[in-house]
Amino acid sequence: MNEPSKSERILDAAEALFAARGFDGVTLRQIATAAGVDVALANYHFGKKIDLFRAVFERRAPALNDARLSALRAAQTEAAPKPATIEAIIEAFLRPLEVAQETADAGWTNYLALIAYINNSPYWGARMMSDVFDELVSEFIAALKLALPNADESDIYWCYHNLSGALTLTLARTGRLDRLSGGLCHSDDVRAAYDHMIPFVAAGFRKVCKQ
Amino acid sequence: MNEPSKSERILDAAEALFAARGFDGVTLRQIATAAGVDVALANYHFGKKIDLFRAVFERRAPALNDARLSALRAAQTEAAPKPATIEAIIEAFLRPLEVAQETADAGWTNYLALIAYINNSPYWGARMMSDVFDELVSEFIAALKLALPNADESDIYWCYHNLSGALTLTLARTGRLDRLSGGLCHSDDVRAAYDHMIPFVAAGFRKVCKQ
DNA sequence: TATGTTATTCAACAGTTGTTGAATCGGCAA
DNA sequence: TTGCCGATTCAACAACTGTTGAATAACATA
Repeated sequence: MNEPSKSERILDAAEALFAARGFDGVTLRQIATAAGVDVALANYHFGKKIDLFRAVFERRAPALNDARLSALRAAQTEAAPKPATIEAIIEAFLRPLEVAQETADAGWTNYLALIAYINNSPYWGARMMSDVFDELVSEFIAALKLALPNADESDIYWCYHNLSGALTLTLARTGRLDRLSGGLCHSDDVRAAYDHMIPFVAAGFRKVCKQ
Repeated sequence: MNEPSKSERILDAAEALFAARGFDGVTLRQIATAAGVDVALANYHFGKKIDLFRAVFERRAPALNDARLSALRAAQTEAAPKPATIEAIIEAFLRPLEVAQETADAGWTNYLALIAYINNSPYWGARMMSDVFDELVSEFIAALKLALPNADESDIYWCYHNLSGALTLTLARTGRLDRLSGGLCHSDDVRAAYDHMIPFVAAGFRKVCKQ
């Protein structure tokens, strides 16, 4: 296992800190210190602070999109010639995230928490999310339309919105559920989170789309 | 309608700006300028910046908690001696928010977007949320346990977590759904958001809790 | 070896930040 | 009037911010 380069260490540190405190809650000096690097190096490699943020955001996006898309295609192939079921589609949408979070690489967990931060940010977060993820999401929406042939299109979008919200809060890992449940639930038990989310969301789709 | 005091104008401006850009994304000077007031006045009335943030957060919380709790009690009274249904409980949890957002007072919309920001913030946000809202949430959890007498307790908490996530993203009003759906859905159509969320969530509870 | 290129650090800049103490304003009581 | 007191502004502080240009190190190529 070779040592990560200084440029990678900057990305790793920025990933963790941005995820925990947001874009404005972190200084370049904090990032540089966490990475064991001079302040100016972040500028040298990535340009302005916002560009570093973007670099962090875009680093793992292709791998994530690939994993989710191939999971979707696999589900569709398996169900062919019928369309994939709602459960299978949602499973393909969510399980790759669980796999990433269960990796030894803690960076994935930080990265997904960062996505939660961005997805919930009204100012320019939503725009950034759309740029990077909407193409993939549209694939899943298309699959859902096939699984729910009689549904109103807008109903599907609203249901996806609920799914996206449940997922976002899970990725954020605020630990609030732990406190609320008195220790009954643990937000770092990602398996449990997805095992509950998938049937929950699937049932919601069926109910709202009346199928 | 009497003019708001300068102290209230500070709270209003802070509410709107914090909701849009988060705690660290806003400066006291931006708040003071938006309120038409000198910078030092915020310190005079509310102390440090974090105390101003807390004051904004706590200003509308009692009214909100009261509205939701009495909605819950009304649902329970109407259903007595049976327990209130899941739909009625979730309706009581969500509709007061819709009512607040449909008020002429745009402050309520900003406030609820701020709650979304806090609820999704891992650093100290989740703690603040628990301090102010967990007592109320526990009332709803207790009502859900009565409506789902055979459910595992942890299942109910996980389902509540999904509900909380869907709600949080709705309150954040990022407008991402608008773009994704190509204008088919509008995130400022709060009625539509709750009309879709309530049956979606209720079905999820029934499915996961097997009742 | 010398040379050029990239990576990294050093030092410093101009602007902004939250915060504070003194000064001023406004109304109200004696 | 006078004095008082809360509300508000003014002016300034020390610390920190992102960013940059020059200096240095590391390293491959010739």
